[in-house]
Amino acid sequence: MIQSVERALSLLDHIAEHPESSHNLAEMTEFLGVDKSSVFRLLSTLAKHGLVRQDESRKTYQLGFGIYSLAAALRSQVKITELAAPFLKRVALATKENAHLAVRSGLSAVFVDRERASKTIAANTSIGDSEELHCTAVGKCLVSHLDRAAIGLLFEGVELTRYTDRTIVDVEALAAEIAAVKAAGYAVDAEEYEKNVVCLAAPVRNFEGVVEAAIGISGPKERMEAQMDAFVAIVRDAGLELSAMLGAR
Amino acid sequence: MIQSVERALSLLDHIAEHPESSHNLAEMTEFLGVDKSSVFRLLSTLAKHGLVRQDESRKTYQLGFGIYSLAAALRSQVKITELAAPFLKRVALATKENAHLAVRSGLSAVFVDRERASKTIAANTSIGDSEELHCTAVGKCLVSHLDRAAIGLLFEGVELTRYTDRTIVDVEALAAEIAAVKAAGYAVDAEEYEKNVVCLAAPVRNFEGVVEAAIGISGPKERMEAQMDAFVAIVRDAGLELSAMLGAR
DNA sequence: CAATCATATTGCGAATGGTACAACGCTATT
DNA sequence: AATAGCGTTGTACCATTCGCAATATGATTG
Repeated sequence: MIQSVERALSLLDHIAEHPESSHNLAEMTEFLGVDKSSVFRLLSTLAKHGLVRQDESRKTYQLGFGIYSLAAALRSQVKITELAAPFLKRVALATKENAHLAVRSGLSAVFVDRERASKTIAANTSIGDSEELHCTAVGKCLVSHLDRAAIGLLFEGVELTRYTDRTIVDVEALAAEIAAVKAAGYAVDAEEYEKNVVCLAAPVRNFEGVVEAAIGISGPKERMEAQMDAFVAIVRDAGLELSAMLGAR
Repeated sequence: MIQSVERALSLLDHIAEHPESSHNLAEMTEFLGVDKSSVFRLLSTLAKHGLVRQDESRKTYQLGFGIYSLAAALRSQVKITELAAPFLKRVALATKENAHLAVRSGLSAVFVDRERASKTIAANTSIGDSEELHCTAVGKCLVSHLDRAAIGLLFEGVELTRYTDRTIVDVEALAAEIAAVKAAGYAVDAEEYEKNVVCLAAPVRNFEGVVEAAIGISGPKERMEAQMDAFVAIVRDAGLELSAMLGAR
């Protein structure tokens, strides 16, 4: 771990996570807790590579468009999205709900692709959005290949945020739920993150049995519950077929 | 400019720009020209923040999904109108016609910004106005990333209103026209909405290749047709440059 | 199955490069 | 005009990073 790189990336994350505050040099210095000259040089270096840009009046720093270039490169290099695209389309078409593909990044589920359904009222997630693992269907899928010990290690010392009265906030209960997901081959988020929103997801496993991604849908409680059985079949089949393409048995 | 940050970001750029070669530690070391232990630590730091990830077998490094999170944050922080403003000005100045920026909302193209040219006789659209997709240049641009099936779905059961004898009212013909727009990289509305008014527009694509907006001009038939070739170049270049800022390639 | 090779990872002393401090410049505000 | 608040640049010291070498891991060979 290289300290100055660590600091530079922290600055980047800080800007990304706090769109509300105006990020001038003083504010960034306050955040990092080192001298402003160091912060200035860190930001200059980031700016040189287009990851941040300073307002023309030099007063505030914002995220830079170089990020888009990286995102475009990432998109073209990652193969799982290409593989999954037809499945997403199929799921979205069959369920008439928005379908999405997520991968895990640390303790987050990051959405890497999505397919819109025609419905006007629908859950709206964008590529790049990330959600927590413990309260989402895709999140639970993404850790469903881990054993009890690994789950414990992953969530060790992590506070599971409560979002609704159904959110699982106890690691022990979460581990049990994940075991159930593993056995069933799919996961449900029944208003555990947002009231009136129900999600359904299935894991995508590679040849090693490791969950590489999760494919899921989400929508209003009534629509989802009314056809739950049919939807489970659709989503789980998509996950299984996609897994098969990655060599899973 | 801080050396280690500089090096870390160079590694990131290198991975992004060379999808073909397999980026193992040796290759990255060769590229940077410093000791492999340093490269290892730089990559580890990048990996900790999700900007790169190492293949499960630890052999190769790829771009990480944390990039998507940054891209999502950037997208939510940047308003397209701010970005587009200088381009609108440039286009209006170069063509001496009114320039406007439109985004799609359902089956409408909504004008979100405009730049007036000096001409007294000119098409007059205001911010907030909306026009139909099938009979306007910006409208055709805004759906030019969709494939034939999506076009069909979008206009399914929709009556395409005839405004002039040149208005395209057949979905089949419209789909062909949109395919032509996609290929050409710009769209023309030759009196398809209003007699004697010609419009010209180019799509603005993001890093996903999705058309987020359209930039266009409109004016009286004679002025527009007299300089059509030059105008096409001006508008299309503006669209391409703006797209590049959003990470399109 | 041992041996060898190729690769990634870790420990550690040396010195480079980053940091803090201070000085400077710029703009706005009184 | 003076002051204050910010960003930017110069510099010397010393913490951090670097390169070297040792170790670990895993693949390939005879």
